[in-house]
Amino acid sequence: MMNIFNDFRQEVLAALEALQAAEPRLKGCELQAVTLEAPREASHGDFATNAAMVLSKQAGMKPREIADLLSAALQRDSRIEKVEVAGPGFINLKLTADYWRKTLSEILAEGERYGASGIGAGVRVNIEYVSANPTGPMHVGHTRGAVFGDTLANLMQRAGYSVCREYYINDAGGQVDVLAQSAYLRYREALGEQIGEIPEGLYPGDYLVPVGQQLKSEHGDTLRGMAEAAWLPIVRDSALKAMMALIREDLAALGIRHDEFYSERVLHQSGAIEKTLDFLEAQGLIYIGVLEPPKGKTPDDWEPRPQTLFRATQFGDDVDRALKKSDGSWTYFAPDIAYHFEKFQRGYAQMIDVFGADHGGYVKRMTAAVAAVTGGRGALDVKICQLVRLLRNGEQVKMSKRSGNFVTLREVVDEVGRDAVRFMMLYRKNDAPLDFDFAKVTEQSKDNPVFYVQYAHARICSVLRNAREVFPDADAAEAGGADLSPLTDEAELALIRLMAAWPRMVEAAAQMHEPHRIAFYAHDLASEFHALWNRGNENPELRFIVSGRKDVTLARLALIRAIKQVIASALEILGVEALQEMR
RNA sequence: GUGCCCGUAGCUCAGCUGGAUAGAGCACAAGCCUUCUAAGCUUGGGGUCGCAGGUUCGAAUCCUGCCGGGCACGCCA
Repeated sequence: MMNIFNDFRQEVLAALEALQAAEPRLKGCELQAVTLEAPREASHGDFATNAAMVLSKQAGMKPREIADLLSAALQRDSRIEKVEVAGPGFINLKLTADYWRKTLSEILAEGERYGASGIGAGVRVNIEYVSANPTGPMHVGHTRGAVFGDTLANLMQRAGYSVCREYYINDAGGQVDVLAQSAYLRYREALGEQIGEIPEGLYPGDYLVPVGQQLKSEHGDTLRGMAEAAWLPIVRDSALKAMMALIREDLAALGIRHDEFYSERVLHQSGAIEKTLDFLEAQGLIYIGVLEPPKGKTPDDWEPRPQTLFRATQFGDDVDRALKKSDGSWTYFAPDIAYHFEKFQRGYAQMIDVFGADHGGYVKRMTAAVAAVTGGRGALDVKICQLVRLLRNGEQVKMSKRSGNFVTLREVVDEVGRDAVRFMMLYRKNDAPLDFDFAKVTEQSKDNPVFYVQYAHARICSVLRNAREVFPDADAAEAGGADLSPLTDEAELALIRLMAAWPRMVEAAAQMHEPHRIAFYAHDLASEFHALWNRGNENPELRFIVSGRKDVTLARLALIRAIKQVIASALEILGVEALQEMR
């Protein structure tokens, strides 16, 4: 798996090690901080290393002195055309055009695998996302986290991690009883009763109507005579099953699938919660105590009360956290600790939870719990997805949860399409709020980044089709590996450089858990391609297909084929289709 | 009151886990279509990176304190 940044960094390190043998002052210097990166300014060359500046202090040498030694050594590499020392001590490397052309053929040779990385080393990672309450269809608020989690999973898989995509079903709390009661009402309705207005506190959505009808066809009117304690479990299980089916359909509409659906109810029944708390208890991390009231804003019904607490403060949280409600049942937190403990025992030392913005206050206690339960050997990274603001004609779409009048995920996907939803949800960093404008995301123009990127891919496909007309044997000739020497234009080489950065982009995005970088990269690459295309408008010599010049054409086709491949690769991570044609 | 996140061009936001003269899109101004799909491209103006200190060769990036905005704040999930 190629990654030229790694290759050349190794080159620099090797040169430094050789120098260490010859130059006593460099001996024993830590090389960890030596980096190799692409300078912002193109005139500074292809790569720059900070080695001289970083080592200067340790070695007690002037940066310039180290830089001169190092650049002399690097000069001997035939791939490097020019080495120069600049600024405060940067060593700038310019690679030969030949090397870049060779890089292009390697990119093509790697094909779809290009950009994949082994950096994850097969490490098992568990990513929990969506985990919407199974009380109804998904609404837009869930969309961002769903897309984020799914794309992060794609990304980390591409980077060599062994990923489990997990959904935590909150099927044990009070809201599923409410769900059951709401479904029971629909059941009575199905039996012909007049139920009137759905009472306050129950779920009014008509998605429960089919559940009521199914209960009727399965149970006739037998449930009607039962006491609530008897029918509730039956209705609840049935409704839960229906809601999860609904949610899976919604997820499928977005191209999202999970490997594992983990039931909170099962956690309760298995005794895992007690076991986890025993485990913590044995370490003295659980005690009975009374919490201080929250400062500033005391709840009306506050009264000091002894409760079962977890010593979250020992792991960086602000206060110790309650595990039991006053009625003796578990808080949400207790099973969640057990759940993460269980994930760890399943072999996932790396865990990622994708939460909505309103769960920000939950992060510290959860990471504290993971630290406690894994003895510091497991790590939890919580990614918070900020709110999505829906806009229609520039005006915010108002949603009211109470009336059940919220915009569902399905409505959005049906209106603008899966690709647009997915791309737009990722075209912003997860912790920044996001505006989603219906008009904009369906617009077919460069203002719409989804279309902009897809269009670049489609345009390339179009050129390749046209090329077959002009040179019927183009594919065959190219399959053997086109002669790339006609690629001499600076813009063409710049595109190769950008593609050369792709594997590094994947690695960085995966390690940082930041899938939005892939969307931005795809947009950048598309942009460079469109620019190159347009030069052919002004000067026909610079078109990809030059009818009299087969050699030039084949070389350029190789270039755009590589661009197509990398765009497709990025879109695949994003879960967006790479279109062949957009007419 | 406390914690977390955010503050970068008129607007919406990137900024490669500390690098050189801080970028893109929108908007504004001026250009490019007998086309490989103009669904695109080129050029231009526009900035005390919220403020003040600190860390170091070097800070939009890291630390501290303020200012401003969002979210959360014993038993909901």
